[in-house]
Amino acid sequence: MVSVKDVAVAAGVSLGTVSNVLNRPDRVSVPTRHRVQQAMRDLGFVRNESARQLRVGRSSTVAYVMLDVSNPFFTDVAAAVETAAEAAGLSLFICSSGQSAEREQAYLSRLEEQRVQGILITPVDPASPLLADLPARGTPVVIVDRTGDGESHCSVAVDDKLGGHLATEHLIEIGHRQIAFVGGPERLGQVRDRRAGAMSALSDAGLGEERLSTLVTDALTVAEGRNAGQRIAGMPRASRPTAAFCANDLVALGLLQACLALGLRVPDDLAIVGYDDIEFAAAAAVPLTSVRQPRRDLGHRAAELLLDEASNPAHVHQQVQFNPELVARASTRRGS
Amino acid sequence: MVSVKDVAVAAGVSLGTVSNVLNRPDRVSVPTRHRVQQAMRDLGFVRNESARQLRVGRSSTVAYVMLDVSNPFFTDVAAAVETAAEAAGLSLFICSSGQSAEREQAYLSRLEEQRVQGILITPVDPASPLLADLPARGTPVVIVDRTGDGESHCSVAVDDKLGGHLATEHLIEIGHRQIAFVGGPERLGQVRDRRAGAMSALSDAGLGEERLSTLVTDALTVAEGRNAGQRIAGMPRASRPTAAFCANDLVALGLLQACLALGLRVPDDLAIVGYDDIEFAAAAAVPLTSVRQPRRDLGHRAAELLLDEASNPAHVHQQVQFNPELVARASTRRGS
DNA sequence: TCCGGTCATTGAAAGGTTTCAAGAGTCAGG
DNA sequence: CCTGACTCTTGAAACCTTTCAATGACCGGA
Repeated sequence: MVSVKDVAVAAGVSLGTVSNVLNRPDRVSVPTRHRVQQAMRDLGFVRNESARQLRVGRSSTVAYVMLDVSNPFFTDVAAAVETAAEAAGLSLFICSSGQSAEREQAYLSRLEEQRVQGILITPVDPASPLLADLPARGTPVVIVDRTGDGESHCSVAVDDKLGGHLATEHLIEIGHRQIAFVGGPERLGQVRDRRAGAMSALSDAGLGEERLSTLVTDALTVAEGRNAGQRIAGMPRASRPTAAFCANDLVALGLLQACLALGLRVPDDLAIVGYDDIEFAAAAAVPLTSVRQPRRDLGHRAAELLLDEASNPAHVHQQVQFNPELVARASTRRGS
Repeated sequence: MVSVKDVAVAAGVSLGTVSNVLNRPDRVSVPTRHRVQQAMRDLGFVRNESARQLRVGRSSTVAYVMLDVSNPFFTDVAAAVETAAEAAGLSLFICSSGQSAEREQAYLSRLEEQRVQGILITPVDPASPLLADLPARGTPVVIVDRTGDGESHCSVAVDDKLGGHLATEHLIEIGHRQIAFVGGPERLGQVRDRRAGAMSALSDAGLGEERLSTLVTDALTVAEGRNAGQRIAGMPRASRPTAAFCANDLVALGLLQACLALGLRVPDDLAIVGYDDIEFAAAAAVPLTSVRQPRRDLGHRAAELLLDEASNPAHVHQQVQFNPELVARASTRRGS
């Protein structure tokens, strides 16, 4: 493994000069610089980032720990973060916790040990003690798609209660009185808040809580959505809900698919509303009504806050909240 | 920032003992161990991974540089890699080149400087010189979803020519004689090979090359698929192809969506075949016929090869190739 | 009492880079 | 010919961890 020392010997200069070529090329005379650069090429020199980092104390990397790589919503957020990070000259490493708290924990430890400039995270468990400790020990953390406690982090979120409200209000407006909320596990804040929003829409409309039944899923995936679809299709017509509000689009798409396969008409037998408005929602068998979140803004703003916290000593934590928006499509259109 | 030295002082032991607690706890007597661990907790000690790596020479990280985070095909591959990496006690960092050769280059350099254990990559440009140099300088590289030159890398791929062949053969069998290939840019090997497979299916069926027209897209995205759909819908009926074979499912879904919106019936006016069989293909407005790739096998096998190369001195490069499989659905079913 | 053997701990060296004060060399001005 | 200013280069220290040979303490056996 070739080091600066080898390059220095080959180029007939001191080790300090090689470092200067690397970091402050203007301070080195042109012929020397060329000689050193040639030596680097000849020897196949690769700077050792560990040693560099050890010396300067920080890396030029940020990380985004996301809940689920398979959810296009999060990858779109990641793409926006990537763009912002690149503009700031940083590399973005994406880690997927796959909704596992242990894996999330493991990644956070690794990232802290690596002294990354900062961590963006959509947490499995926002109350994790490690998450709260990180900033105190010098690693900025920004919570994405969840509202933090405000003590130790910035956060960028979308109002999930409002989203749930919008979705349910829409269903009530078009006449539904028996609505199923489909999503889980309960431990996810997204799930709790969206359901709470649904409840509030009911009470605002003067309807009782019993109008909303809940189908708990094990995860927010297409497969779990299909499962839920089978459960709904299996219900006797009288007690079956006439509309379903799903905690995200993956679940909604699975639900839609299962319902159609089992002979339920959408929206006539069952209206469906999803959440996130991922790209595939509009292209579904029955184009899906969904609650759109400004995902690029989310990623972009989160990256901005992180970079500010990492570089600005006067940084003050902020809780940014965007508003979601209902996009009505065929899956809730009567008589389509 | 607290270091082992601080911990040593606090616990009243030497620095070497602290290190032993960290790395070989069995060599330290129980009371000492507890004392040191308590000191670590009290002081909030976080091991400095840079220093560690500098000393031991290698990191415990692998990376997957993928073409496009927004394509569910790649994220499914990534999830499989993640699982394999975790089982081997390694962390996986995902990087997205976003189909940009410069960004890919930048990530590769960073990763090499970080001395990652190895790199999995679905390259924008498999002929990149950097890619060929990495293994010679000590960073194993496995090419995913592309066949490498065999000199310096392992590779795990799916036979794209066969895939293209299967798709087109299917279209020919059900009677299509004017077929459009939709995909691009040409520089992507996936696009070239799938198109070549389509060509070979034509000639095997005794049909001339002129039966396959090509609609070049700027990228393999839903938006580009929609674009292509508008172009096709705008053609006079006589010269319009009766079937489209798309280079991936994103393009196919966009194409499908645009066609339906513009009044073309699928499959009656236009049959569509996609590629990858992503989860959303089956849930589309017209369930999509697609060429399925064994994506979990792909990711899993790639990770295996990488780990072998990283740890086994007797490692010998392999080019693994899987076979794709046609999944016929409504988008090519006559008279559905 | 001395010896050989365990077991636990220590101290120093090494790893590759960056930084910075200091040194060497050059040149113009007096 | 000397001085001061300037440019370029140097050498050593520092960053934090791991490793390993060596030390010290202790115990049982002779």
